[in-house]
Amino acid sequence: MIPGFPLKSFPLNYHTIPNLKYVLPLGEGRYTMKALFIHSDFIEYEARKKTKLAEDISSDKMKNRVEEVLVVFISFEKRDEGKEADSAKALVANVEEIAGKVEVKRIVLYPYAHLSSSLAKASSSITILHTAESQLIEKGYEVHASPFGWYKSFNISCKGHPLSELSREIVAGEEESKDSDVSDAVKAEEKMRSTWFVLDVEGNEHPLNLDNNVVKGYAFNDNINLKKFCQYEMAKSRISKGEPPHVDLMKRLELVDYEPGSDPGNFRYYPKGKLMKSLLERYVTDEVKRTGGMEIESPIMYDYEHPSLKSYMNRFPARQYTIQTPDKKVFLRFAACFGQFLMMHDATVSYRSLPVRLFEMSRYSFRAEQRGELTGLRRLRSFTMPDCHSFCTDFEMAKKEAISRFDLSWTVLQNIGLEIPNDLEFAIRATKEYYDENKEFIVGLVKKWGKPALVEQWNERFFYFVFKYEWNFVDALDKASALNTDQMDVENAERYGITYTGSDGEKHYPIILHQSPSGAIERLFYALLERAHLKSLQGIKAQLPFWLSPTQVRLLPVKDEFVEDCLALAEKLPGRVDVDDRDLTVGKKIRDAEREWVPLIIVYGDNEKSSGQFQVRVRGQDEQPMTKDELAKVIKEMQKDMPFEPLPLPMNLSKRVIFRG
RNA sequence: GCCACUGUGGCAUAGCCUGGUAGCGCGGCUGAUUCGUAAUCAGCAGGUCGAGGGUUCAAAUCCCUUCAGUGGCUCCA
Repeated sequence: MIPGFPLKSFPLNYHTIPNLKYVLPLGEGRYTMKALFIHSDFIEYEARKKTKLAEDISSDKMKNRVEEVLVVFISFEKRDEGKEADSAKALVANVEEIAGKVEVKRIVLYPYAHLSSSLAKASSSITILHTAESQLIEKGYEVHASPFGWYKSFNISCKGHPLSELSREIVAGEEESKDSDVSDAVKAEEKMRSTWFVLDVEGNEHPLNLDNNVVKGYAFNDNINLKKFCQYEMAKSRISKGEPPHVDLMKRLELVDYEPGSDPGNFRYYPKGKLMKSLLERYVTDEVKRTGGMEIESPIMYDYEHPSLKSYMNRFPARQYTIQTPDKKVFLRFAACFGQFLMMHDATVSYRSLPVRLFEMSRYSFRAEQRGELTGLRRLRSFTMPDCHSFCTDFEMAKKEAISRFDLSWTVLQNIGLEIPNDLEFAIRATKEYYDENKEFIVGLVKKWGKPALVEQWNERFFYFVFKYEWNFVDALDKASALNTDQMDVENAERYGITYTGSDGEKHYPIILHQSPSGAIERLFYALLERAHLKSLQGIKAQLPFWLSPTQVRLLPVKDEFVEDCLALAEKLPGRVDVDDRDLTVGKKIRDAEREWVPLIIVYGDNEKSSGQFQVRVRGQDEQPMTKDELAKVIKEMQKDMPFEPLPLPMNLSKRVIFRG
């Protein structure tokens, strides 16, 4: 046992220790060494006895004590042999990075064979050690290398703060040996240039530029939201206006809430919120299936070491939840692509079956978004994403698919309660090459949309797609969030080995469309609530679509003696009907029902009982007289043929739990 | 992840600057009230002041750490 050395393993947590790119899963044929970094109050060591491999050292280096120091225990591995220069360089880079973080200028390099079971030759190791030593000295560090190949005694004190203990596998020759698509992606990103313009319905392009951080180049006039959207996308300028209104609404209406007992960005749904979520999920699922989507289900976690996934992950690292299973380290899916692609990889597909449309309501998908990016329901770490992939023979088929999915989204979002296209702004992003070759198609989409769109054109392809579009909701704080989106993927068929057999008998890679017809379900809550808030600013009563309202009809008995009648009536009426049987004045009951945005409110007393006529408060309209049958008819009309679920709470208000004050 | 701000009964908040017994409203419970279209009256209960540590005779209050939320930056496959 090592004196003063804690006996424990050194697990790495990708989320608490950022940017540990060197510990991402390593492929075969990489050159690594193992290193253990300890930020110490002091270390003292003394060489006691030579081994066969011992280097000759002067007597003054036999014994040493160093304080306020970063100690690097290191073992060089077989795989480092022949890569001495690169290994030393990689070691220096790691030491510098960690020394910078813990703010020390004093380093002890401590050769420590026990970290590895496949050690490099002594000569090779000594070369790396002293090359790194002299490089660090050149960079201005005070460096002590403990004697190589000696039995040594040592005492060390570890500071114990989060970064004081780190272990790493260090990759030598990093730049050269990284997967080529990683460096391609990085290079492409550096070279990526965006050109922005507004494309109007006649197909005219209006180039945009930033003048003093204000978007210029198009007369926006009535298109206030398009202007805000362009400003948001191009200038990234944001003015603080406080907390987004939907956050207060989601709590006050007892729909959704933060869950401090989980990880940030993971929410709880109260019965009313869960009802709405179920209805939305069901509706989107039904519509996709109605238009030929085949619903499937796939796992939520995936193996880092799976060949297809590995190359994808290397391209987009470090935004996943990582989980240790009993056997391996896996990541949680951040989209349903993985499951669907792996399924299609194994499928036998003829061109005759294309387009193939797979669909999954991925509950959940996970993204470990940065803390500062999480806001209410707009951006989460776990979310429910309707994810459709269409596998197409070629670009022509992909375009036709994109158009039919465009129409589907229109219907879906309209029925969910948004006004299309007025509530949303259209963004199109494409490579210049794709745009130029498919301008007719793109202008056709804008014509269908009926309003001008923002276009972002890339000088070359950076992402896996050549074309995508989004419908963006602009909220009360002038922030934009994408709902429906569709992407034309030219890269992943090859990566995942997805092929179909063409009429020529040969294997071909399909073009893959990625679409979410509605955007994340949570984001629909956000859009509906923000929209209601925006309407209320214009003097229009905030409300939810009838089919999503947790309570659709509320009966208010004037006295206790009418409660029985109301309960009986509630059972007979269609829709979600409840009864406010609490011992309160009518005024108070009305007020509470209005604050809950109940669409139909009915006071029930002697008059109603004797006449059979109800005075119905229709939200957003005047009171209307109706008979019971007329009321039932109105409820059915308002419900249309949207999905229905019964009341998720006791019918008597007096029996309900209050989840929030 | 970085910077700033915030955290007090279920909810919403006063007190914090300038340390000295934690206050109000809503909601809940009990009782009265049986009421006609946006808050009926009275009483009662409920708080280790987000958590942990420190300074002090004494901490909701000052300091440090941490968790959570919001805003900004970065980010958004």
